[in-house]
Amino acid sequence: MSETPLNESVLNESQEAVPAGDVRAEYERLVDDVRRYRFAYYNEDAPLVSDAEFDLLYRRLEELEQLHPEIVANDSPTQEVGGEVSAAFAPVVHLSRMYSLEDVFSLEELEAWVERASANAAVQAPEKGLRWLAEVKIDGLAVNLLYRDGQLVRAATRGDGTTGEDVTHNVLTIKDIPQRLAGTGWPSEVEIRGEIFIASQGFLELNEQMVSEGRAPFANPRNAAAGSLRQKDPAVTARRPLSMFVHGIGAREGLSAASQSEAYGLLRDWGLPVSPYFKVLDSYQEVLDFIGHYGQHRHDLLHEIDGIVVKVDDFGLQRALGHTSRVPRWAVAYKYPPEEVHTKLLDIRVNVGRTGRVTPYAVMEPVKVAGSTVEMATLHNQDVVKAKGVKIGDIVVLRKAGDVIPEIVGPVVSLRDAQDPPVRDFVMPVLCPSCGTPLAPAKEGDVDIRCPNARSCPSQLRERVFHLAGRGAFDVEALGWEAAIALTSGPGPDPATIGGHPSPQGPGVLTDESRIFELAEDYPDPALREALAGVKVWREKRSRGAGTGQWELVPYFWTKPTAKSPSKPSATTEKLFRELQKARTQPLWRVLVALSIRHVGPTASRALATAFRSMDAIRAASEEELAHVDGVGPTIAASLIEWFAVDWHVEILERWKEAGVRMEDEVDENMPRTLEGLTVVVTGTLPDFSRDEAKEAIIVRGGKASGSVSKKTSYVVAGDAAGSKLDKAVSLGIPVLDEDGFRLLLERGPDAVAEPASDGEAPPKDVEAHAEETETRA
DNA sequence: ATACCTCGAGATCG
DNA sequence: CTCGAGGTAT
Repeated sequence: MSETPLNESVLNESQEAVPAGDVRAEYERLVDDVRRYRFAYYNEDAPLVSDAEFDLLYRRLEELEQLHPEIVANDSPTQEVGGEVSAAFAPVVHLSRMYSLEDVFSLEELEAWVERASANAAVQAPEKGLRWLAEVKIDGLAVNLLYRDGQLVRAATRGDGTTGEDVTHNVLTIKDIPQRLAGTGWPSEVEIRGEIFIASQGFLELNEQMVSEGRAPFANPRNAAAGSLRQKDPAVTARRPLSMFVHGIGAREGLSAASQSEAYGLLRDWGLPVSPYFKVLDSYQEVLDFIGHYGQHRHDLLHEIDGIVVKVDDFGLQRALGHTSRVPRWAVAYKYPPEEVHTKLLDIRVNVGRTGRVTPYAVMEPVKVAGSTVEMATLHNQDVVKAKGVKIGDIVVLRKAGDVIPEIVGPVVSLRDAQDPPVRDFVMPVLCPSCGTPLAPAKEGDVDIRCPNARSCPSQLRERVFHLAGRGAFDVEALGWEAAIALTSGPGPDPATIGGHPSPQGPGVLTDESRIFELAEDYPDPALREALAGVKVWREKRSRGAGTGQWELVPYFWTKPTAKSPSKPSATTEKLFRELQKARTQPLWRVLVALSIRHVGPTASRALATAFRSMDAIRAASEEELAHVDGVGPTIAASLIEWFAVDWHVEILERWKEAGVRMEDEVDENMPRTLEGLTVVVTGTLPDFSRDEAKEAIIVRGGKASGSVSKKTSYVVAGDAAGSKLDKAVSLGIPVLDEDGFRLLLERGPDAVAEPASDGEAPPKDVEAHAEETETRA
């Protein structure tokens, strides 16, 4: 079991103070062991240790937690009841980011991608021959396995690539996945990425079983696998035929493999399941053959696939090619042509979005396509409707582009004349369907038509409230679509009188988003609270399970009063209050995203937050200063200026601030200000820092992160695929650091690396190497 | 855009 | 037990 004899460590701890690091290490080991043994005991009916041994470990864990309350993890096994793992679905930050893949939808696009990658590779490392690794793209869900000292300690979903959900309790039931790595040579800490899926055969059997149990069958293997992984009770998951193939490695240290294919060999040696469907290829023609082959046999494999992944095999080249903010430059996903079906276009309706844009969307006869039943598809704008040439009543061709979003390809014109009633043209409305304001393009010549009534158009307000609560903004759980409606509109007329569909109308409790945080628990405004208690929605009365056609008004946020208890905030509402309170300390970039400023999404918001650190600073900045920020161009700058010029927008900020929303990113007081007075430019791709993270790291340590190299630049940090900025640094004699040098600079300041440029000392060793590369390229 | 899981709340039933 | 709402997956 553990290398430290248990009794001895108990003695040590009770008698003398132990250095903090040792305690933490022991604590983490204990937590891992207890969790594992307990899991084996409860969920697999196969105890790994005797009860007495387990007891001893557990008591030691409790003792440690009592002696050092500060180290108690909130997912500690002592916080759990019985075999239930309370860490289930808890957020998990991946050690290294999980990127997605760039998709290409045709062989022409693939060829263009391959040519670009080849050219880049030739520039980066001309001495290396280019080999490809092609593999099938499994239609499942991505997971990240963390092995520490060979032991599976955590499994997480992909999430947004940075933070996923803890699904360890379910992943531990999957037979394909070893709980302990076999063989030797694995890094002490390594993240293994792969795809979890249900094999085609297993899916058929599972659905037969579901049906025989009188339960609805799953729509497709992918959803069945996703649902299985989201089970709370791992015993249910254990009965689902889940499999996995691994296809990548995240955070690692000291891995001996030099290529993707070599890594697959290692992974297999460690007992991890590697797909049988991959091949190392020497030419583009072979890649085409591979694609052709699996196109022919895509339904004969063990599992469903949705394309082919092509990777540069060599790890050195992968590193040299680097990645964009979203995807690696050394891999691509080719998607097979999507299945196309026919269905009837019943209607084209319009929706008014959070920025006022009016978007037409198609309502169709429900039809199965690519594993789900589709009845709606966006049509983007007037011009797209015209370009596709569809008319209401047409039979249309429908497919799922990129596997997710349904797309209308066009009408089946030959069937048009046979339609009854006859087809008719779609006409874009002239007045806002939500508030009646005349619609117009924001600027002359814009394709998009907008509703100019931004503040009080019910549709725009509802969409903004929904958006600001979303995962990409304030992340307020318990405030979803329905709650957004309930907050921003009245109940509308009795649905029974208008065809049986609720149609919320009229003003709601919120007339704009400025007072949303005043709903929070510690902000008692009797008037607002009363208004909230009075919010009602229509609900259909039902008896014996069936609808009655009769409707009643029921409170939405408060419970229905009964004889026993008066109306009070529902559990969900209490949660909403707590969530709102919590949301007030979100980082600045999320506040920016929440404001629904046109063109200001997560990327621009992060850039702005990193550059300015506070809302006041952003507001005070000139258009030119804003446009100067890396990642913020003239369009975004103009949009920001325009937004801040509107009184009720500024009032939102003032009210939020008053309600306790933190409008600036805190500077960590404990962070050593190692970079005080230095200007650092980061160029190229660093293996373990995104561009934003690198900037962030510089700024929190008192440095200035600049986008361009000049005489004033103290250091240039050059990653892979660094370009002209590196050349300029070399020509100006500015010290150039690689990632290791950068880390050293962050930790210990300029003395640890070399003198900054102005001192004209000998440059660090790295510079020579990079300078050579630079010349090779030029 | 849809499928599927979890949870709370109210209906249903012994 | 059933339903609606919210959240996450692709």
